[in-house]
Amino acid sequence: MNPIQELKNFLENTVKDALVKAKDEGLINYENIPDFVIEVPREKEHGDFACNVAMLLARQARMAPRKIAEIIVEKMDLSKVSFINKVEVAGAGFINFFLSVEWLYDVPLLVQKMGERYGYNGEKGEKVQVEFVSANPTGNLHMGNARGGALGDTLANVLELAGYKVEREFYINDAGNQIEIFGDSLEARYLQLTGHDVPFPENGYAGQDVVETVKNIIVHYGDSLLNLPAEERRKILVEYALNEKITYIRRSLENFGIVYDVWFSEKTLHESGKVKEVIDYLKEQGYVYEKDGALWFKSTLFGDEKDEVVMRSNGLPTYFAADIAYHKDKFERGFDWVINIWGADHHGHVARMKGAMKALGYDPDRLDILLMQLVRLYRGGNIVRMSKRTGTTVTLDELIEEVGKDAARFFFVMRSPDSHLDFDLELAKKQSQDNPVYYVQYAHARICSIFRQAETLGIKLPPLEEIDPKKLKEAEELELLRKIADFPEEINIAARSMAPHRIARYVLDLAALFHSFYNSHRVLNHEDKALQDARLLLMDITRITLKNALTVLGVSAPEQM
RNA sequence: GUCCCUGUAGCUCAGCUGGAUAGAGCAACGGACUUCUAAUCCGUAGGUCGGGGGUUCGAAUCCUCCCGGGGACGCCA
Repeated sequence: MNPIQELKNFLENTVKDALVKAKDEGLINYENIPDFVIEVPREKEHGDFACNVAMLLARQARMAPRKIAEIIVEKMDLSKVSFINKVEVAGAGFINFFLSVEWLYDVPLLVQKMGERYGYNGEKGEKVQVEFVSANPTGNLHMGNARGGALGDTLANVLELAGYKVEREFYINDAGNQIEIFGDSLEARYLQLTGHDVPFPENGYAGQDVVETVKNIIVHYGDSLLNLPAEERRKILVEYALNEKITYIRRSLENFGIVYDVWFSEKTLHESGKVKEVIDYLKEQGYVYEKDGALWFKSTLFGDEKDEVVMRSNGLPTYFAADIAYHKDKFERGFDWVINIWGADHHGHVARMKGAMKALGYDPDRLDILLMQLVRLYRGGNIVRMSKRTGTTVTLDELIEEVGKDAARFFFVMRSPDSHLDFDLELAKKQSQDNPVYYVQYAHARICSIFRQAETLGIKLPPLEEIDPKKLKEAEELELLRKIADFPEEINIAARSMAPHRIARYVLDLAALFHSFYNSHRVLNHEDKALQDARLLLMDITRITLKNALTVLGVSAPEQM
């Protein structure tokens, strides 16, 4: 399922066997084999794969690296395989492997057999949860949420292909202080819109969207809520508004190609007593102490800069307390790996969250928090503040409207989460024709066009067993095959390092190789029918791989442009 | 002040756990369409990898100090 990894594994074992043999014969002296790599060299002259073990072993073995490399090469048993053309020692002591192109001719079979599953690495047997966006349900989705959504969903797709069992989760912050403020704002708007002269709370949600929500409430309830006790009225207002907001958020994210498995309510953690439970537990374990009437978690025990309040002096738990209970719940649900995507402004919470997990007896390494740097929004060179309260923010819906889902998702995922992202809407619109996403989609559409053209000529892609892939000998053809073969391993690396942007890079590279091939060789109308068939096959597996990679990114693969 | 991210070609950014001669797109310049979509391709030019020191056989990558940019430091979430 992953040809590159199979080759790497084979070469790694071959080198290890040679080392053991050399030791047995007293040629190289060492205690244990260091962690070496089989990697793809940058320079083609250095072969298809290179191994650095000789340099790493030099000190331990007290031998020159090149000498070690030569002994390894001599002791390597390659009699069972035919695809290795040459092995040489080069540079400081690299062992370079030169492969014949034979192995590439097995790639089409694999891709065709797996079809839309090509890229899948096989069941890893581990459950992973990705929690992302988790925007406050008191407002619209902004650019930061959009970036988090694109990143989280793509990462989840990558993990799935890498072989994990993945669940996507949205944590609904439907409790706490912000909900109180939200309630105050709704109350004020309701009273105002029913003809009462009341002031709007100073730090309330002043956005137009809150007004709209209250108008809907009035359509629904009229002014009947005025007769209710304030407490009860407030409850109805908040419940209605949250429901409306969450429905809206869910729909926006679906328009962005994101569908969650679980929507987890913070409120349920309070209602079920789980928040109190976890605080009590930490207290029993001596991780919580009282100071100034509040309860503090000793996060400094776990490398944090300062302790953190879990229970305020007014007796209410903090967001952090709920978050501890939430993450405990995640692990209790049996996830082997828990990934959160947070904005960089939350970086201060990482240490204490991991500390809390340790205090609860969970391995903090099973919790990964992927921090993404914030998005700054520009319009025509002027910065747009992303304040939820003023209502001047550009929403996810507006973004999709302006630049399109495909371009938006590709744009956000193209960059490493670590990079600060300046997003100028004017520029994005102006450059939408040059956007790299079109370059990739165009490659896919072009291939589809070849097949449409073939059909009108009465040409069909024959079954695989009637095609001889060895007809593919041109450099552009072989490079394309090689790139296609890389896809599963790219998925693997992207999953392991939580780097979904690698897939954006990959698909750009793949498209470039296709365009390059397309411009120098013809597929159809070739006098050599066997070559035409082989090229049709190459086009077919290129199309499959392009589409699979685009699907991972949440970008569509149009058949026509 | 402490902590996180960041500084690579004119601009926007890649560079997998340290590997051999640092890459791509845009912009610039010069070429390629009677032939499967020119939203494409080919070529040229463009670099003290912010700076100093260190570790290493080997550093854009790791450590340290300094300089610049962004962000966080609340009994908010």
